[in-house]
Amino acid sequence: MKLYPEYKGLNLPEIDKEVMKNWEAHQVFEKSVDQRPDDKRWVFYEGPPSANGMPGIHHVMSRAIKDLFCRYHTLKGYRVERKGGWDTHGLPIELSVEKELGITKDDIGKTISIEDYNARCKETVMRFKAEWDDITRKMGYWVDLHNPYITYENEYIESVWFLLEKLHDKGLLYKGYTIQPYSPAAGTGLSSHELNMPGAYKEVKDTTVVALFKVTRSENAAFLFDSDDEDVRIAAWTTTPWTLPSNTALSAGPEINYVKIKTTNPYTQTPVSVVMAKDLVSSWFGAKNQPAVESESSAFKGKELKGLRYEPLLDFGNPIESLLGGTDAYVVLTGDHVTTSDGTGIVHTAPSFGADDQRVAKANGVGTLTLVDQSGKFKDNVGPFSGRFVKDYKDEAEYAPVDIDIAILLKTEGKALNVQKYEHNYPHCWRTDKPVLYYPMDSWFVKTTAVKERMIELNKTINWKPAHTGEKRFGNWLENLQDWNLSRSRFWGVPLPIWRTEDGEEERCIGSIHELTQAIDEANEALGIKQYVPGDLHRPFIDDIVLVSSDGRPMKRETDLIDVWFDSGSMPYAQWHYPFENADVFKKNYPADFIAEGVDQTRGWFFTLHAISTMVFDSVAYKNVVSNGLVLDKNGQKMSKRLGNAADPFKTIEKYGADATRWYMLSNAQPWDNLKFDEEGIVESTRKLFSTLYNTYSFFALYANLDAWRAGDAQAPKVSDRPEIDRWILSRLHTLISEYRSDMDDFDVTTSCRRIEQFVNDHLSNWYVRLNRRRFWKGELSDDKRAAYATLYECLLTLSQLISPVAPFFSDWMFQNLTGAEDHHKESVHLSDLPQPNDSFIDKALTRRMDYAQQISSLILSIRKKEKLRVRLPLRRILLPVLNDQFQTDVENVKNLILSEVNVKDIEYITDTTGIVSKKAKPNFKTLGKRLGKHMKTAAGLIQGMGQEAIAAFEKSGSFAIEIDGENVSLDREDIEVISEDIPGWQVASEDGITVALDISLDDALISEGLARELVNRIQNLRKSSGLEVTDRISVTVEPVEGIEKAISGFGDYIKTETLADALKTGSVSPEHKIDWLEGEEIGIQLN
RNA sequence: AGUCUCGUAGCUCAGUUGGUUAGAGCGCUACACUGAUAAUGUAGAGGUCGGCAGUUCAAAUCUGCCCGAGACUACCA
Repeated sequence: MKLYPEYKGLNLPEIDKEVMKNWEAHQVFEKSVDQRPDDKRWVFYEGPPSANGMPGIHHVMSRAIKDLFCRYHTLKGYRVERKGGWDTHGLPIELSVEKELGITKDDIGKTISIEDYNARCKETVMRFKAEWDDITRKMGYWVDLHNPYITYENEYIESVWFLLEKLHDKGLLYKGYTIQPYSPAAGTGLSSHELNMPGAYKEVKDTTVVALFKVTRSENAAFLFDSDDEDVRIAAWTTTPWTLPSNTALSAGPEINYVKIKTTNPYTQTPVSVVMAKDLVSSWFGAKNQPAVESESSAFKGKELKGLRYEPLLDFGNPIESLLGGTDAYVVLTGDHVTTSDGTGIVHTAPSFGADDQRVAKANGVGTLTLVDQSGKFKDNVGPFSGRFVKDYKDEAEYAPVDIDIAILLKTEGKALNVQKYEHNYPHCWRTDKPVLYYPMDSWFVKTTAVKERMIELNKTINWKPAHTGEKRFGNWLENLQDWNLSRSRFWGVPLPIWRTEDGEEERCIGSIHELTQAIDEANEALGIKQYVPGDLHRPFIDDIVLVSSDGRPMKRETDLIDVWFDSGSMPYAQWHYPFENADVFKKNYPADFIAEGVDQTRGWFFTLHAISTMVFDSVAYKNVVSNGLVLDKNGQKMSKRLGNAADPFKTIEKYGADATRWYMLSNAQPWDNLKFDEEGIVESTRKLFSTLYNTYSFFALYANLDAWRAGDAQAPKVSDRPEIDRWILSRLHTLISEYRSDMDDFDVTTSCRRIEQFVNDHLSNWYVRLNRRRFWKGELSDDKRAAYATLYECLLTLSQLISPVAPFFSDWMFQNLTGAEDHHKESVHLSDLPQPNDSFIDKALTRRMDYAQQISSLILSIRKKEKLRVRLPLRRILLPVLNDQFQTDVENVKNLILSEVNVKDIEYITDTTGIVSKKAKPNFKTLGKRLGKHMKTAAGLIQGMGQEAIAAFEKSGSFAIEIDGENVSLDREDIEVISEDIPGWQVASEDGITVALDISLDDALISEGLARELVNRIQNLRKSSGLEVTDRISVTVEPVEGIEKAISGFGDYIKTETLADALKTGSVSPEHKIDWLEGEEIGIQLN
């Protein structure tokens, strides 16, 4: 039986399936968690995905990141539990249900009951759960899907209520009347998170109007009037003409300079005087198609305009609505929000439809007009515009923009100075794509501003990857924090557990089912009704519950739901149903050591976790956070179903395997940079890493099986007794382990991956294995061979561990192959312990020596190439100028490697190089630059111009004097580097200060040996092509072309040993056995 | 509009505290090597380090402005 399985080829997708079977059969994931101690935890929080859409390739990216750091810490011995979760509430689900049922928000509660509607939502939300579970398995993401937290479950909701009650108790929950972004099409207010969804702000072309507000004569307005009948008007620009009927004030900047322009109204051709900011006059006057400035008054400050009265612009006889008691209207105010960057320096103020407007109106006792209803239509008291949608909210076939009709009316009445189209950014509802209105709404808020400073402070203790996302992006967001608008006027979500009396005087926040039960009992008794705690805490059941106030009045629930982001931000507590159950479990798992999501979650989940944790527990919720960038297509375009450039994660994994996909995604670029996803890159990862490792393993397995060599071989020499090259690769390996650990501890997986690739390709495969091949296949199981096996085995086994976080399948496959024959083998690499670097194996001098060997070999090969001397042709000697003793000692240690690599007989050192080697002097800019400053250039010229004698003298004395600006400067050894450049009369190559020469003279012996090697090569090729086993013995007949007789007589034994030939003779060979020989000739070789 | 990140070879990316011939891999061309080979070696082509100015003896690296990309923030009417 073979100790190490051998394979016909590498098939990564097949390996995935095999390994997955093993994991499931032996419950490897569960064991990998359970075998680690309870008191050494590394806590991970899973950001819950929503299963109402298909998983995309970007999910593979973010989940690969989560998975790999969890696996890495598991390997390090931590207990890393990963409780899965599902995000189940929210507007996207409601909207998709509305769409399927062909209903709108208005129909809910009318044509369909809330109960049926919510039942439908609950059904829809897990629609793609099977696909999600499937991709989770196939990509190798280890997460506990058997006991996930689900945000719609009563237990989860109860925990959320607990948190809300805490906030309520701390006075951090309040009801306010504010101007909120509102989507008439979706029928709901939008949170700032939603407004910040990608693509919410769109470039739109709107009709803009500079409206003219007629100033009423009064004592303090007198300075504006040159005569009694002068028509003085204040110009205000707006991009939302539909708000003009609701205008109740104008705002000016107190310190801005204004002027009055006499001109002619361009639409009515009547004389008019226009007031606007001085700096903006040129924007509206004087150019082509603009009215001319007939005269300009001297400038006056905005504060002089304060308190002036004007006539309503469009008066439909509506009474002014009170705002905090204020009912004043049609008055000029001043405010700092007014600027002169565009418009006229006067802001049209409609307090119902703008946050700034409302603020300044409130402060000045000005009332408001709300002439638009919640469906986005004018109310029926707006004259000719009554009942019309202010924007095209219903996709009406013949929608006529009301803005244009308002503009026309203003033009004809002489109330417009300018009407034009204007392109600007305006927020849109992220689901309906319709423009948002700013609308006065009753809302519940979380007073996050009250804990702003603490949140900033705590944020500084969080380790963000990359750092700037935390410091800048998240930090700036916290600096400008607004209160969190918590209310959602929807149906499918966590109900706000607040009951109020009708007048709002008394309110009660319920924090648990137990508390609700008591409150219901009280109410039942006081009000003489019969009601029970509903079995489902959702609407509509909870809506029916009536509680009782302290003075015996009924209290009804506030009908709002809460923002779904509060749901997911509650997961550290609610996933355990804390504090009602699992208080101990919660304590052990809070806060998290690690979370990871896309950078788009900065203001989403990252924020809500942080906010709730700060407010309720005065702690961070997570200590380390990795935020990854977007996954774009290979041209850097955003992936979208519409463009058809979205990569299908199922197909990708099916074709290339999960490991190559994961490895590519993480090694190609830092995860926080955007990834330009290109399948070619996966192919490259497969070739560079997985194929190479596979080949290296296959090589090992082939010979280890032949020799029946077992891992743990007690007779293998100690590392310190192994050959130089074994100690070298082990030194490299342990350096790699050490660097790997520090990179991974710093969450820098990309650097880790790249280091591993370099080790596998450059050091292990292309140097160690290549140079050591014959040690593995030649002769009996000697000590040297044992050393080679043990060394290569350790490299492969360690690599299987190092790559296992990123490539969980292939690594396990290789690990199983390597350890399957061991008596106490582990069921998986994921149950093993990550090795510690052994410092005694790390030898810097050895690394340096090997670098010399590689460099010298490379130089010799380039000379051979230039001289057209095949490597099989042995050459006599290498000449190597030695500039210091250390160099010679180093090279001497690796001499045999060099000689066999380049097929040369000997190295000769030239120690007294004077007169033989021509040299060059190089200035050391680093040391000299600081000392010489601006004389550096002159000095550099002098040093580079040093002749051979000057260099020789410098080498002897160690100092070189130059004269700069009449001053003598003495340079020493550290200032000038001497390198060898050429050896006149020899074939040389030189690089980085090392020069080598090659003796290319030949004699008969060398030529014969070269031919013998050629012959070995041809015979080996024939063996392989004729399908002989590596152990089969043969006899050979060779056609005696020129030189062959001599080669066989001189090197017959060598040829026979190399090719496992019992007999070797010359003789005639039939034509079908002819093969290519040197320089276009042919030779006949026959094997028997 | 503001803030942040970024711009290096055809492509994907490295490039330490500024130091003088700017690197790697892929791809391309040619020639080799190969009893692990969808691998490898050697050589070649390919760069005004986004642009302009400045600081400095010295700038891919530091500063300013501009151009371009992306993300975030924003109802400045």
